[in-house]
Amino acid sequence: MKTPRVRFAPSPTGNLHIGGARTALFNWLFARNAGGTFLLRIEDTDQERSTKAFEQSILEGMRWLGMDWDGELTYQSERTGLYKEYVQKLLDEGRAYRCSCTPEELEAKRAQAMAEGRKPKYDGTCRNGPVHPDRPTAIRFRCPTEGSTTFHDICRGTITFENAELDDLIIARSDGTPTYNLTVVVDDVTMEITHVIRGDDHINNTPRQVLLYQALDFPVPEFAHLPMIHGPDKKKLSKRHGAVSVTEYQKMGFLSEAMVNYLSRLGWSCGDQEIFTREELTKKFDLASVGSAPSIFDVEKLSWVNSQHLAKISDEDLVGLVKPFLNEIDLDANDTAYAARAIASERERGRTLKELADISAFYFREQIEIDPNAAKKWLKESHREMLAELRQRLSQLTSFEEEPLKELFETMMQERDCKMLKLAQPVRVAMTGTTVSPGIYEVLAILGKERSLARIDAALRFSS
RNA sequence: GCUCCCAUGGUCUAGCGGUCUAGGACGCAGCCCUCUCAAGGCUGAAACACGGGUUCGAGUCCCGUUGGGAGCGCCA
Repeated sequence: MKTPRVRFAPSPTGNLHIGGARTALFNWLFARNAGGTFLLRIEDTDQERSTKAFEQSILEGMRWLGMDWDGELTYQSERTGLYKEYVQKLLDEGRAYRCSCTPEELEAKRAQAMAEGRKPKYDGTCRNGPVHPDRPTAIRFRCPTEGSTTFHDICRGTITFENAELDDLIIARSDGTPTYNLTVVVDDVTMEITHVIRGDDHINNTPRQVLLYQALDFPVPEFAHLPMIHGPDKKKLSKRHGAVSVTEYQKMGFLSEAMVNYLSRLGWSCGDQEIFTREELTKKFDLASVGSAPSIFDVEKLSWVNSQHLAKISDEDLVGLVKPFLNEIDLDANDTAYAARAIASERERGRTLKELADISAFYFREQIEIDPNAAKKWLKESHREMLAELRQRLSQLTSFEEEPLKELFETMMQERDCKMLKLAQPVRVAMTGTTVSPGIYEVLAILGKERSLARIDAALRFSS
């Protein structure tokens, strides 16, 4: 096999979404696995909808996911001359012809064909020359009407279309600009792409493109059509399924590596392995073992994968990762040592960076808010009396570390013949405002004596 | 409507003719651990869409049916 040269070719008409990211990822993994080349091409021929902002956003998504590309970006908008050359060539050789039908006429014919239960193909009105030569003309590729077109797909084997099912597609608009099917072919050939890896929504375009390759006397590349990613309703993933752009997942606190890991497992697997580092993926990825059935995007599993990657991060690195999310809720984590300890104590309890920030927030607030329901249950009169005594004892403690705290609690429980639950919960509510937190000794030790005592005081004053 | 693609538990998947009384993972339920919640450990419920072939033998091959998806633009 030739050294692979692949490309990801987004059109800058939206952000990098989950499906696009997966397509990009499989291209990237395939290239990196084989020591090949991964190129990026911006398909910006739709002047109406393409923006620089979307382009930047897509590149940002690529960088976040760690998919580096080789060489410079290719812009279709800068290659119109090239496309025109090939359109002219097809025209000169009689493989293409001018068509004067208007979009309105075409639309009407399509509607009628659909209504009559026929496939809405172009009827060939201008095949023998434009019927209205005075009008501006688009250019159509002359498709064979007989025979069939076959191509090989790495994921699915051989796929065949009857040429009679195809029609004469427009390769250049009446304003002279080229259209998608022509530009992809010209670009993929001139960029020397060896493997075209894309979503399987392109399978239907492929025979037309193969015909163009042949008409232009170009070698046909290998194809690999990836199964779609659907929403829970099994429909193509879209906005109404919630977050679809990868940056939204970044904002939700997912790790780049977890995202890559999860996405890679949609349509691909490697034995029973679930958790992969980026490096492992590039080593183990194999296009031939990509399946062909569509899959459903499942945030639950993504969250689990994320938690698995989170677990591998050191306490020190984790602070840096969580910090922006604390800042997001107006908390600062400038005391890095304190923050590291605080976040480490919660690390098993949060599946995303954002969750981690949220549940660690009580460590960083000047004053915590006490949940009325928690207070109702755990700050009753008897609890307050106990808290007051505990406060008294704590104030005399010289070392506020876990061991001495534990001894203190045990002594008190013994003396009062009281269960841990009844002592720990009121303290927990006082420290965190809720009934859920890391171990109570740990929480006290991290907060430290001063803050702990102040919070007990606040809890004793609390009335709902 | 037509064409193409797809079909293993709710979800991601293993399985490439016998080792499948179908394996793993997420999620779910229960139990253990336990100061709460997690994490962790154990256990459990849960699938080869259906019908025909081929074969000594089919989740695995072929054909239908059904169901789902995608495409059918002077969008990409």
